[in-house]
Amino acid sequence: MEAALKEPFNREKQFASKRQAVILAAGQAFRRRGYHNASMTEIAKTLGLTKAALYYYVSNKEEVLYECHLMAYDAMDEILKTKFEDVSALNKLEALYIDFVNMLTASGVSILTDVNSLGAESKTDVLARRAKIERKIIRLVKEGQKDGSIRAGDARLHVFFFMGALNWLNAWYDASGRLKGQDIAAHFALQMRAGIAN
Amino acid sequence: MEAALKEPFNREKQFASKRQAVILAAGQAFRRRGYHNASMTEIAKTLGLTKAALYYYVSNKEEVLYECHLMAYDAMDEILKTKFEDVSALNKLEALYIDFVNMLTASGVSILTDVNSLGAESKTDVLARRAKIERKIIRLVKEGQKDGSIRAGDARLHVFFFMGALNWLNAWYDASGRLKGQDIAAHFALQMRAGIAN
DNA sequence: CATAAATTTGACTCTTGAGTCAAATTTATT
DNA sequence: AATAAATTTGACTCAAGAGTCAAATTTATG
Repeated sequence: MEAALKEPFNREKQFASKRQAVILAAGQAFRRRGYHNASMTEIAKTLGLTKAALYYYVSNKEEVLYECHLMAYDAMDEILKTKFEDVSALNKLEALYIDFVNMLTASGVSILTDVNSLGAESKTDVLARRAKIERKIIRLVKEGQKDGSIRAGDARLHVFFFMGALNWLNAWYDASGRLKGQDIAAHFALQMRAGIAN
Repeated sequence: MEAALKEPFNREKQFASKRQAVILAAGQAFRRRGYHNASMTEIAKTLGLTKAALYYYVSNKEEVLYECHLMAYDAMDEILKTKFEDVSALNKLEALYIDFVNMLTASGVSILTDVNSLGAESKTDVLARRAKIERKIIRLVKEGQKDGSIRAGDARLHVFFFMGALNWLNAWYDASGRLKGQDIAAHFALQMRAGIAN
């Protein structure tokens, strides 16, 4: 009974986790070399597989890119769920920003910028996800402008500025470099905060 | 005599300026759609030409990408030549940053991120140019830390943060949008400054 | 206007990498 | 071990887009 229930469940689970591995590996490759420069064959080799095997887990390359985007936005959404009590919006924002940087430097997940290689529907989808996150952060900034913790000014520009720094992180961060993720997080959070604090 | 000297010169000049137009148009396309998504045919159409005609001006697509990168770094180098007198490093930096944003929003030149689509030599070249500029700015930040205008901390991280914001600008800035380049420049400069001011 | 140089084009070729598929291999189950 | 399901592979096909080239067209010049 136990086996009868567990086995099929594990099968799916294993399939899903292998699929995730494929997407993560692809994401790394896309980040490092760019979507079009990273071939499926190359990604497969990374995993000790053959291109054809990849297609057992995913149906096409674009789908992989799409999932990479979603993975990043899922992670960010997760972070944005954090509940705070009795803190200024600025402090909330700082805490979230630290989490963002830590996530990006530690998880292997990265924010990809190539959204134009997606088909029309996925692209719309991904842009909507991004916009939703941006809106949440903009709302938080506006809240901070009301509670007096954040300097006045176009909230969208405030956000574009420090989110840009975050996106650019992916371009230069090297996990094997001498800069530790947590140090970057602390530094970036401070600079972000100082940039908009009242 | 006048004609004999002027005409051949103008010929070259015309050729060169058409070539520049090709590179600028390509740069716009690369920025908006990505290097690999923007086809030479498409770029040609933008200019009212045929793909084959483009190859009268450039020898291959990669060369165009290379020139786009150089164009951006040339523009930045130009800005970095500015001489200042009796100002804190922080003030210098702010002035330069304003110029950077104005250049990026007004000139049609953009900082492209796809460096992996370049051949090995061009890539090295472009990275060297970028590094040189970064080093100059890092030096300026260190100077500011000495003259007391800029907060202590890893100068490289200071720079990566606000240069990231700059690079990301290319991704979202739309010349036809309601945000005017100069307003962005003023806002970004303020936020950059506040982020690192002592 | 005739001629030459500069510019542009249509109609190609060639390469690369995505995606397929039937067959082989591995893994689990009875 | 036999069988079935899951996984992987080698050897393909196919499309898209870069790059070529001889010929056509445009522009400038004596």
